[in-house]
Amino acid sequence: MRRAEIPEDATELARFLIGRTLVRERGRARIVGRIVETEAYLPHDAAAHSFIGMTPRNRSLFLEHGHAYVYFCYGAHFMLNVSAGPEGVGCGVLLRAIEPMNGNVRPAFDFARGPGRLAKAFHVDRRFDGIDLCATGPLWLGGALAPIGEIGTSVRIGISKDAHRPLRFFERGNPHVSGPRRLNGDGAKT
DNA sequence: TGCACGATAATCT
DNA sequence: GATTATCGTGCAA
Repeated sequence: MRRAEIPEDATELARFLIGRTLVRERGRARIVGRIVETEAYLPHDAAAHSFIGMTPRNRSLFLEHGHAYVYFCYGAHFMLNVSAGPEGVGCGVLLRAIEPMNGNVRPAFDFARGPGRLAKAFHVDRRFDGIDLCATGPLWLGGALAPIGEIGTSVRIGISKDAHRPLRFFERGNPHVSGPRRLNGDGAKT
């Protein structure tokens, strides 16, 4: 996907990425999946890592939109984000769940359900921090390969500050979406 | 230099 | 549903 095609605004980008694909080239192997759940982290958002200003850890969030921000959390998991906003503005989109699209084998339903499993399933670690997801390489964003269903919204998961804002987006009814059922039901607005 | 804690997930009951 | 494994980061001292 060309950078010019994707929204710069974090909230718009989070919504836009639902249904698009993430591709991981790994030698001869290729892992492809549809993004089905995202969360937006805005500039000046107390729940965002960029809130405290630019540091060595979060500097990738300040890159031009379409770059990867990968960080390590809870001593065990990597999280993959797509940076948003123009260069110098710290905001981004956390990729929370992906529906596997690899043809032949059918991976487990929870293959990439949840941000930690997602990074693991796509073999993403800190080495991918800062790479351009709009360029050809080991990890990149592709267009939608299938029709995109209705998009639901809810509050974000696992945060304590600014926890009420509806900045989580997901494809409604998709079993590969993570999170408690109450957030994914019909009550959630489109 | 120390230390509290986090945008979780596996493993229990 | 509760517990806990596990470690880098940021801030205080």
